[in-house]
Amino acid sequence: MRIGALSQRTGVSERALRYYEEQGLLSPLRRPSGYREYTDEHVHTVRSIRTLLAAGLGTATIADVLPCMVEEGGQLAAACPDLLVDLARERDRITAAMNELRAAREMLDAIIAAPVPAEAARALDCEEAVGTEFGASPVPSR
Amino acid sequence: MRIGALSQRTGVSERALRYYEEQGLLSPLRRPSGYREYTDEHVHTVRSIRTLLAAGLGTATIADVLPCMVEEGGQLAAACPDLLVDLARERDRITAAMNELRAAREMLDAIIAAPVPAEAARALDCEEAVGTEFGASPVPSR
DNA sequence: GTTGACTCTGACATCGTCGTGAGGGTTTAG
DNA sequence: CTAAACCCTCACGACGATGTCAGAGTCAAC
Repeated sequence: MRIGALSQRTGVSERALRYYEEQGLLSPLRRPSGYREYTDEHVHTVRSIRTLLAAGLGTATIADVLPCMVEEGGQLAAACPDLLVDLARERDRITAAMNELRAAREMLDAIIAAPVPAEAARALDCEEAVGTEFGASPVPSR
Repeated sequence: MRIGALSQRTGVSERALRYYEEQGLLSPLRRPSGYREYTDEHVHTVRSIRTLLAAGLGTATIADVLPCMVEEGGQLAAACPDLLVDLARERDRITAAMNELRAAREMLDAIIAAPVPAEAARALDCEEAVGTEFGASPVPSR
């Protein structure tokens, strides 16, 4: 498939896909015309890339990680010790980030769930606020 | 206290502290000389700012949220409906981000924990990799 | 008063992940 | 064959939170 199709199937912009290639994360074949030709596997690869990017890994690290990923749920080989060290570090970073997110979410929850004192609402020139009880969807913070 | 002291006590750079003020997140008093004068409360405020920033909130949103935060564990007032909508949205975004982080971490864990096939290690010119079993500290996922 | 540490205000630089547009080929359906 | 839709390669811009530097006051201690 060509880049437009891959973009649609992954929800990732064409620009981003070209960027990933530029960074060595994707290596589609090229037609004589220069058009990129992707396979179904690239769809999975792109998904992995997005996940790792979202986790804060840089493209360089991802480039190191990707070759270790074979198949979907299939198994993958680890790599050089250096990479393992990096990965362990990333793992810890991610865990820390999750904790920060949790803290922030609790902070927001506290504010959202806080009873809106009528006076406070008035003091904040938000008369309509009182009784608008909607937010604070009690999603169990697990 | 002055900016240097606040910087030390919070671990946040002076540059960042000035930036927060520029964005309306902090309003220290000013000495006649122009020097900023912070209170102990600002220490807490800065911590809150960092937490929310780390969670991906923008300074503008944080500026809206901060006034709702009174005291440490004390209670806080909610605010305008608009803000509540924003906060709920942020909350969902944070939850989504946490899920992405979890997915990424599992991905990394799978790679880290993967048995290093001796052949793979050799194929990857990483002879030393075999037997380096360390990472993958089984931190209970939550 | 003098030194050294501290602070001030700009303003430009950085990082990574794209958005966007220009200028120009390629493919495909009619 | 032609138009529409697709794709190519530059290349500049943007964001957001900071780093960093310059030039210039201010504070504290001696």
